[in-house]
Amino acid sequence: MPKAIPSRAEDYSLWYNELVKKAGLAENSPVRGCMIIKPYGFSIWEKMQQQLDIMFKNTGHENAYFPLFIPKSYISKEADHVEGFAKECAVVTHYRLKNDKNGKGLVVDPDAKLEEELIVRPTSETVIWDTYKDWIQSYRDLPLLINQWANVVRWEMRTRLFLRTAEFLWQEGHTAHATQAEAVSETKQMLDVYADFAEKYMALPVIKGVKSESERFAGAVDTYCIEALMQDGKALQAGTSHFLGQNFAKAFNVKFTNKEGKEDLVWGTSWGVSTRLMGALIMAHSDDNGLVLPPNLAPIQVVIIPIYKEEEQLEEIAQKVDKIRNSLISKGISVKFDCRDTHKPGWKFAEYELKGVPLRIAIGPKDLDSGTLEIARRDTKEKKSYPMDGIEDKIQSLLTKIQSNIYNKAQHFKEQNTYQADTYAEFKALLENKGGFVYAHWDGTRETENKIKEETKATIRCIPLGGNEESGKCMVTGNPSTKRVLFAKAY
RNA sequence: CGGGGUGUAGCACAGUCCGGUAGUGUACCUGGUUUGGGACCAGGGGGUCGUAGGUUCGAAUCCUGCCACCCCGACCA
Repeated sequence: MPKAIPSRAEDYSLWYNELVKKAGLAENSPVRGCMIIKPYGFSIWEKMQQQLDIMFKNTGHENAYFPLFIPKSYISKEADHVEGFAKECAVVTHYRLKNDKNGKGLVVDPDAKLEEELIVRPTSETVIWDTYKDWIQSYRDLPLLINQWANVVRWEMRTRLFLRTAEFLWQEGHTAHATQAEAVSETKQMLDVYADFAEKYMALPVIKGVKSESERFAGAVDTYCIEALMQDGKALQAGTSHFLGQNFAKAFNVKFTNKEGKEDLVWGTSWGVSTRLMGALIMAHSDDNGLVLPPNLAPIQVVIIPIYKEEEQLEEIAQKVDKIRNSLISKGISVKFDCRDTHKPGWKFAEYELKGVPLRIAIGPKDLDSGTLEIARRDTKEKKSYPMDGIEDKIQSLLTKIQSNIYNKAQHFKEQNTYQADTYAEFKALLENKGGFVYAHWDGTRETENKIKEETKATIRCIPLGGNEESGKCMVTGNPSTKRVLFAKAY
């Protein structure tokens, strides 16, 4: 049997790239740093979108859409924001092409230069806050709770399918509030929504925390994040939620009249997750045989493969399958009956394994005789025969089991790869030999953080939320610290 | 963007050093036998050798620029 993808042990990063391509998720495009998301990959993203969208609406948000292009002057209105994004912006300077007189083909028409250049949005705070200025006059207009599903462009130096691409798909929530407390609570609420989504749907355990000053979003007062651990021991930031304070309100002059009749600046938040979640999903669960998808996000939850010799046999199988399929569909389970006669069963087994379909059912002559069928689990590779009667309930309970098994496995891996370091030497040794999450004391300064980053390549992933107060000494400087922070090498 | 590597059929590669009619495996098409873990036999189609120039009677092969991808850095969600 030809091996479809290299193993994780051989070359983790090659494994990832090959898996993404061979499983039909995405491929590189003719445009530098941009990917083509293929139908199977996109259908997983759609499942993520659908669920997140429900969760956003349930927390009172509405969808809207703002322009792809942002006038250059907008970007520079918030000082930190410009600094953060200026280096990676794509810029539109002209609006017309023409045929060159000297036969050089299509050229940019120099007469069609834009008065003001347009930036292809790297994120939409500026254009959205410029709009909010007109939408908000009174406390009665608040809170304003908006989300947008969009593509953004950040001109990255080094790109990788899903993990870092020049163009990526995401959602960005942008909310405006009358009080600081309300904005902070919105920021935290959305962080919880992300953590819930990651754990319940992606089967991905995450750590919630707040970023250190140097890792903060450009223009935010506080950046909250969820951090997940990948199988190679590196951390991946899976979502961020920013408390913007009044920074953008100041920059775009967004004021409202409060209940007391006084004018005040609006408080803001923004929050987002991107197609990077696809990368997290792939790297967290998959194995050397291919993808392993949590049932809650699998586009196909059950695939049924007939095994037959003659047409009549297939017909007989198809009749049985039809019944099972209909009742599964009525339970909300997605089923594919792959009765193509252009591929052999063995080929199909390997194919759906590569694509991470949680349950595979094989049904052939043996089963017709005995009234059974064979179910194979993708997560454990376990194969077992079950009576055909009442199989729908069995399938439903297996899907639930798989979902929690995948989560538990990831949770166990995270626990096994989470350490505490008390000295800098210990810290370095852990990162060198094992990777993973390392909790250690830090004195809270940017200098120490930078020194650690330079010397070990590890960064502070977050200062974890929750009451794990513990007085100690910074492992580098020995200065006092009140709590351990989370370090890791990161994507 | 700096260092290293690689671009030859859909995919994986050989051929490049030493210039002389573009190959192998797989995938694809046709026919037959097969079908409970990526089938077998026979026949067939497909490549301006990443791209743009240059050297040469002649370039996949030598020289130069550019582009893309991979690994290691810097940057980053």
